[in-house]
Amino acid sequence: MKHMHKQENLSKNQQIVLDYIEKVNEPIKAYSILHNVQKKGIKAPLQVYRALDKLVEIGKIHKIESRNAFVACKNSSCQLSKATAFSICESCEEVSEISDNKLSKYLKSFQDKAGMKFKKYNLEFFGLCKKCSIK
Amino acid sequence: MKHMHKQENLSKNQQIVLDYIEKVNEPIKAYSILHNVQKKGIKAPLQVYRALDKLVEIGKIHKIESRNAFVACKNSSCQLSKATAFSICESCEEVSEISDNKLSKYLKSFQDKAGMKFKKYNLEFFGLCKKCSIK
DNA sequence: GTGTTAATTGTTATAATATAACATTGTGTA
DNA sequence: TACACAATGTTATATTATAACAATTAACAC
Ligand SMILES: [Zn+2]
Ligand SMILES: [Zn+2]
Ligand SMILES: [Zn+2]
Ligand SMILES: [Zn+2]
Repeated sequence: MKHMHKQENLSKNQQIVLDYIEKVNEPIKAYSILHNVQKKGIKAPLQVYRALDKLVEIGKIHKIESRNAFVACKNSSCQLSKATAFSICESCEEVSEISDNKLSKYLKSFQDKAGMKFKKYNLEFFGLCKKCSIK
Repeated sequence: MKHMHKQENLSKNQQIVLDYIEKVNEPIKAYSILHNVQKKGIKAPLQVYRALDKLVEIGKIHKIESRNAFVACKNSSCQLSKATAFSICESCEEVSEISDNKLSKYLKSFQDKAGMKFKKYNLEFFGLCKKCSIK
């Protein structure tokens, strides 16, 4: 067990940012996070972006690429798999993480024609949520 | 033929931007497009972004969300379907559009548990292309 | 303890991406 | 002609993200 420099626990800033993202429980943007954690001592965008990078890397949060927003993971397996899927309502912007074994199994085993080796994927579905469909 | 305000042809700026994107034949960023079409008379970012919006809307190009880049469509059916999938090499950044009937059929018919009505999706796979795997 | 390494933080400045607002011009059709 | 709508031109600004560098902290080996 030599040079095992892999941290078990989150650092101070990482924990502050994660706590806030988990509290709001919906996709949130980096600068909005910044404004809301300034009372905790985080002053600069880079402090937020660095925490976000780490949290994404370890699977605690995900980036909704089409929205430039970040959301807490609801799916324990993401910390390992890096396989993410979301449904996004184009009307109310509600986002939910899809957890579907069949879907993830299918996509993890997908082979493209060019013989590429996939390590991860991100899938975003767009449409209307139930509430917005009725209106 | 009444009130048929749906244009058949691209406008001048839209055509300039599309021509350039098709010529480079790889994902390219908005400001890079701007620099390269200034000789054609396009001077401001907004002129590029407006053309890009339209071209994405009609399926002539796609946005690679994780890269903030735009690429010409290689798949005639995208003008209708809005169902896109890409493979992205994390080493050389090569991007190719996946055209796989089984995959698109599977995803188009996917139903999430919340009963959302999907109109489109975007899927991005990440990994190493054949060339970069060898190295 | 000391020394070593990597991770994290703090800070200022700047780069890169994208949109707001408003006036004007072009295009198809009644 | 007049109308509706799409597209353009222009300036300014908003939003998202990173570069560069110095300082501090945490984990481990010896
Ligand atoms: Zn997750
Ligand atoms: Zn909705
Ligand atoms: Zn396409
Ligand atoms: Zn490659």
